[in-house]
Amino acid sequence: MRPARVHSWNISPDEATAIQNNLREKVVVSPINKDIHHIGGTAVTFNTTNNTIHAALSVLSYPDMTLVEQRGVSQEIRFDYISGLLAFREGAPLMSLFRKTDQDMDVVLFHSHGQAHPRRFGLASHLGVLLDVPSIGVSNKILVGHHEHLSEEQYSESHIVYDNERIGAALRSKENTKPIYISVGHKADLSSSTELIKKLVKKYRLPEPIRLSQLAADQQKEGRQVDMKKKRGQTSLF
DNA sequence: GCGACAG
DNA sequence: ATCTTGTCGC
Repeated sequence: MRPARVHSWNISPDEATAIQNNLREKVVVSPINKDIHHIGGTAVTFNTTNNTIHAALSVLSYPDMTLVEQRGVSQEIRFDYISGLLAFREGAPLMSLFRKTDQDMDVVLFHSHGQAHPRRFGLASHLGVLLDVPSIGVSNKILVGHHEHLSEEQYSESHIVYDNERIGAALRSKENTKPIYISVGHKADLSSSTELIKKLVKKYRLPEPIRLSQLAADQQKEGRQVDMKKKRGQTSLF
């Protein structure tokens, strides 16, 4: 997948913030219109002793949810973690993952926030704009904003409000389990994003494309080969 | 000043 | 994120 837009990741926090304020103007909020056949999901894990970041991409066919392709990559960490600037810590390895495949993806899920961000431009929006692909942010916890109390039943949900705006949704993906937080990345809207995520949650709290990538990222971290692609019923390893 | 703070 | 035992629940 060729990025539609690029910029350096080797910059200062101030420059990073400026880039966010510029690129946020490129975000498009609209229903995910086209038919969905393939869904991408990413995840990363770190090894602080190595100063290495490991990232993985999984592509599932939809709605059968079959794993079609998986990619892994490891890079040196070169940007300290700063709340609100996560995209600059994970952006480079994530972008290299997409460069490794020509697989078509109708929407990509990122383990992060999209518009539910202090400058309304979290990692999910950032990568969505650079790749020019519909994207959704799915996170374990809120970065900014608040929401009403959720009942314990599955699918109870409430909007995340920040600065008097609805920036995302808190969704109880599984009964009696901590909620997940969903927000628009790019070329999507909140209702269609939430409905899609519901369909991608199976036995676990997080949607399958992200969950499978977390497992793959762990394998990548342990030095195991992750790259694989299924073709005509066959599986190719690289 | 105090608390919050994606991964 | 990651460091970790026990423990509750299906």
